[in-house]
Amino acid sequence: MKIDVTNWAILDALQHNARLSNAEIGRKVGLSSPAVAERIKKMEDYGVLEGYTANVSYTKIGYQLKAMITLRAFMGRLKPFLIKVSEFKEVVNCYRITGNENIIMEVVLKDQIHLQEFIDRLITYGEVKTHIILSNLIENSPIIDHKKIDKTKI
Amino acid sequence: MKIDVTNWAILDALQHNARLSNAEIGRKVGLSSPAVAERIKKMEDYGVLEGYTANVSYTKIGYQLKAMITLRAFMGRLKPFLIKVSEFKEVVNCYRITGNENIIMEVVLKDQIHLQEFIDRLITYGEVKTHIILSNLIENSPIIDHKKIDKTKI
DNA sequence: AATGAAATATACTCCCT
DNA sequence: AGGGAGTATATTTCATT
Repeated sequence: MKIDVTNWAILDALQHNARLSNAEIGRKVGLSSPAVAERIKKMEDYGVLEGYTANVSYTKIGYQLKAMITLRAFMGRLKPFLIKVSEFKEVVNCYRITGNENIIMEVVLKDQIHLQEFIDRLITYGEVKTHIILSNLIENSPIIDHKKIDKTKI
Repeated sequence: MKIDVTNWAILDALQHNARLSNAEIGRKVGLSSPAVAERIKKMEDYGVLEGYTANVSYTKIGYQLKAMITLRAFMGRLKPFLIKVSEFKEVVNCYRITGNENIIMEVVLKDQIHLQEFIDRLITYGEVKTHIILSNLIENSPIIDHKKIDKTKI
């Protein structure tokens, strides 16, 4: 699918505020509201726009700790973990990765006791390494046009 | 701020589709549209709702590779990196972490050449470890009510 | 804190270009 | 692929409980 300058502008607007009305987006990009609706629908249909999510503050709802946890699965324990992980509600993101570890997870936790309990659940599946997140330098940075990326190179 | 059952239902709806109208959310949670608007505004003001983002497919817009990259900064090179990292448009998420490494980044890249170029930019700041992401097992899992989390423990 | 009603704004559908 | 018109729906404000 070809993403022209107008669609990049729409993607940019939606990545900054997904709850903008089509009319508001139209004003930003110089299009009528039906035209915006049509372009958004096409990008949804092509899978360019996968969905729209609200960013909820972890700390404001009682999760004081965030951690990146890696797992190096024991022999025969990766598959059981892959089945089980979807039940771990603390896991916000979970990726299969190359390298010494098989899995990396981004996890939200209420406190140290919660962290300890969570690690206890993991250690039956493999070797666990825990990295507490101290601060977020970049969070969900919007994706922009390729050409803009090229310009930032050295 | 107290988040009651109704607000949890609103947060759940918005995390699944942030572009739902207030009226549609109201139908889900059993509230009128002005009541929904008022509750959302309060949660925004208290910082519980931090924003609304569109999820754009990396692969569909030409980024074939995703990686988790860690950095163990050389002496005196962490600060320069922290200043520079916001210019790296490939970095979607970046965290300061505890442990042997100082930084972990989630990065999107066009191809292997792009990955190589990106690593070249990083190695002036410290020791780099690259983990290619093979698949996403859990992505941006919505945060739900504490009580629901407690039920999943064991 | 929620509802219902009135005014404004937006979305949706259809037709035209 | 986008604009414009008409209809349905949604948002916003305000009064009321």
